[in-house]
Amino acid sequence: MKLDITFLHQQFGKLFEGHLLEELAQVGNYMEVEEGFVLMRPGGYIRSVPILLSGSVKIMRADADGREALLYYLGGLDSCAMSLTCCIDRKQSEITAIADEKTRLIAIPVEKVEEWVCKYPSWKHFVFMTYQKRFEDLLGAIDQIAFHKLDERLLGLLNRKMKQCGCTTFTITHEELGQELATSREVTSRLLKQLERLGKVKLSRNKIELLATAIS
Amino acid sequence: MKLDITFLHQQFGKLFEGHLLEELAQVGNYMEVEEGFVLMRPGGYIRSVPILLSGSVKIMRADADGREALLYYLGGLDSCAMSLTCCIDRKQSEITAIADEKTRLIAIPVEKVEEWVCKYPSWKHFVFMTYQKRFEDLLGAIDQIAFHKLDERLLGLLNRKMKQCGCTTFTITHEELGQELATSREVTSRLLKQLERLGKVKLSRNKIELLATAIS
DNA sequence: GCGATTCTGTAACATTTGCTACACGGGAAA
DNA sequence: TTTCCCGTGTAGCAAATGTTACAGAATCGC
Repeated sequence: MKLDITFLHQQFGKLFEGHLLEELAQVGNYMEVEEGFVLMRPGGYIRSVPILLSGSVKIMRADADGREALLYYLGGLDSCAMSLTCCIDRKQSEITAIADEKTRLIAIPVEKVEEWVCKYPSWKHFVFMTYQKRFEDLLGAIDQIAFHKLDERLLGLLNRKMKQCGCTTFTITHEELGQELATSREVTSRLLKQLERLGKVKLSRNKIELLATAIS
Repeated sequence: MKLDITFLHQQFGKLFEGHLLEELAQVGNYMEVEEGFVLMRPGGYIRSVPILLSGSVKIMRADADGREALLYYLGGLDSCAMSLTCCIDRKQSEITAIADEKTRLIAIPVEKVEEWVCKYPSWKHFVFMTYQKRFEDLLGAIDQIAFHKLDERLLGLLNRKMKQCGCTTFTITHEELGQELATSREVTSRLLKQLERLGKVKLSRNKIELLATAIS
């Protein structure tokens, strides 16, 4: 699909200036990916920087043994700073990026990112803002992992999911949740059951409902 | 002390172009701080971005209850991305920065950082490199906390300290080490004793020596 | 329907980490 | 010297998390 300038204006009108939108239309590559689509794997080379139009993408960190931990979500008009940092010397990715739902995005060739920083003040601002947000996200992830127990982290994770998707019911397995928390399925099940007994969630197969008492 | 252009050329000759060095000399503020000096506290406003000339600075994250965790060290000609991100809208610091030894640095007013990005390609490159390095550091911190047990993290921390200061003996208390690992003094003592029994370290009051078998 | 697969629940136990309490020793201060 | 504070060692128990093992329930493919 070719990028339409009117469409871009709807999306980015307030964020980006006109000339930048024109260039975006020229070089940007519109994509739609389904839930579960793997946008990036550790070791993969980064050729383009994504800007999300809708949907959400979860960014995970994997260790050598295949264990994983959720770092943060991308949503709204977010971009990924990890890919920004890779623009300089075409480094390999150190993270995994997976679409958490059906997601629409624009992919921008890496060489444009640096070029536009000086050409368009609005782009420079966008890049700096992106870095700042991602740093905050990473610090938040560290806070969770370093300072909170698993049950709190689990509740926190469900709350973040709620904010991300705007709904209180998630289609997800305990296994998957365990991965995002970097723990085992059994531990996750145990804690979820505990939360259910406390009236904070309602469990069924492939589904978790966050109840009002658990929302913060 | 006034900044001397010859001095700057010695330090940054290969990194920065001539005109940038001149501006650096004009607006940069040379500082020397002793070990333990607190460069930044959470909530503090960031008015300048530091570039280290020598020494090292440790960057810590504190939670609401006063617990802390080490994020990473600055050394060499490093700068702090946390302060870079704050340039846009004068945000408050979210981290603590403490000189880990006697440290010399140049403080650059935040308003110059963004201005120079477009003016000097070498500065743009420096800023992007800084972001990239700090991201890697934060990811490393997350790896440690999320995927490793305390004994491994302790050994890892001692190894990093060794690389940072270039020596194998550290003047540090168990209490302080515990803080950096976000755990208690007792646990740290226990693990250190365990490492001593394994012949990996040698302990004495206020002092820890990392033995050859523990260096990785 | 029926077997296979996936997801969940749970017990039992091991390991890791946190916390409390106290003893000891070195060295600084009086 | 004596006193006192700080840093360390360590026991003992509590809590949190990891691991193994297995059973039953839901769903899918045939």
